[in-house]
Amino acid sequence: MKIATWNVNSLKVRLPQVLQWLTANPVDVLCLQETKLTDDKFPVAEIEAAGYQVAFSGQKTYNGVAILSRHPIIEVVKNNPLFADAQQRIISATIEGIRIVCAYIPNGQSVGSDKYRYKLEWLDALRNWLQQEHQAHPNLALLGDYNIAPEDVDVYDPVAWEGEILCSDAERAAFDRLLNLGLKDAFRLFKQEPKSYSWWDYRQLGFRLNKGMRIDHILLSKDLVQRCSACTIDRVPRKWEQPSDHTPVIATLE
DNA sequence: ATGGCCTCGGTTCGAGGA
Repeated sequence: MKIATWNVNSLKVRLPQVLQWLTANPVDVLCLQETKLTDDKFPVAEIEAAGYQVAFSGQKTYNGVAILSRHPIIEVVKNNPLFADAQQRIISATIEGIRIVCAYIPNGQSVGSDKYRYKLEWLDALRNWLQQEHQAHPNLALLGDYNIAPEDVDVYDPVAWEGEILCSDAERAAFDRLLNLGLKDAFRLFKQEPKSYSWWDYRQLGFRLNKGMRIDHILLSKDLVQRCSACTIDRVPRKWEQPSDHTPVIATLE
C-alpha cells in the first residue's frame, strides 16, 4: 500500500498534473493540500474517472484539503473537533484500517506575527486532538504540508533561516511534540540523498539551484513504521510546466 | 538594497504563500 501527500497550490490549475502523476504513480491514497476550491467546484467526476474515491473540505481562495483513495473511504471528519477554525485545513478518514489525517498546517508568515501565534495555537490543538485520535486508531498516519522544516538538514541555508519562519524553535518543538505522540517521520526511517527537499521557492531559480526546504511530511504510528519499507520524494512533477512549488512525498507500507 | 514567482479575486494591484 502506498500513501502520499502533495500540496498542489490550486487544484483548479493542477488537476491535469495530479491526474498525470496518478497515472504514473497509482498510489492507494493521495492527500492534497491547498486545493483552493469550494466544495461545489471540486472535480469529483474527473477524479472518480481516474479510479479514485474522494473526500474533500474546501473554501474560496485559500486552504482546502482532500483525500483520494482507491479503497473505500469511511469515517470522514473535517477539521479538528477541538479547535474552531474557519479555515479548512484538515480532513481525516479511515482507509484499509488506517486512520489517514490530511493536514495543511498554517504557514505563520513571520515569527511573532498574529499568523505565527495562530500557527502555534493550531499545532497545540492538533497535538491534543491527535492524542485522542491515536488512542482510538492505533494505525494512524499524519500526512501533509507541515510548514515546518524539522531540522537544519532540511533547509538549504540553515544559517540564513535560523530562527526564521518554518525553522523557529517553537515550531520545531511543536513538531517534536507530534513525534512524542509515538509517531515517526517516515522519510528519516531510511537513508536519503543529502539536500532532499519537498518545496522550492518559485523565485530565484529555487528549484534549479536546489534552494529548498523539506516541509511536507508523513508521520506514522508504531505499527505502520514496522510496515514501512520506503519513503521518497518525487521531484519529477516539479520539473513540469506550471508546477506546484511542492512535490509529492510517498510512503510504501507492506 | 530590494525583490525577484505564482494564485486568486477582480480588475492591471494587493494579499498570501513559504
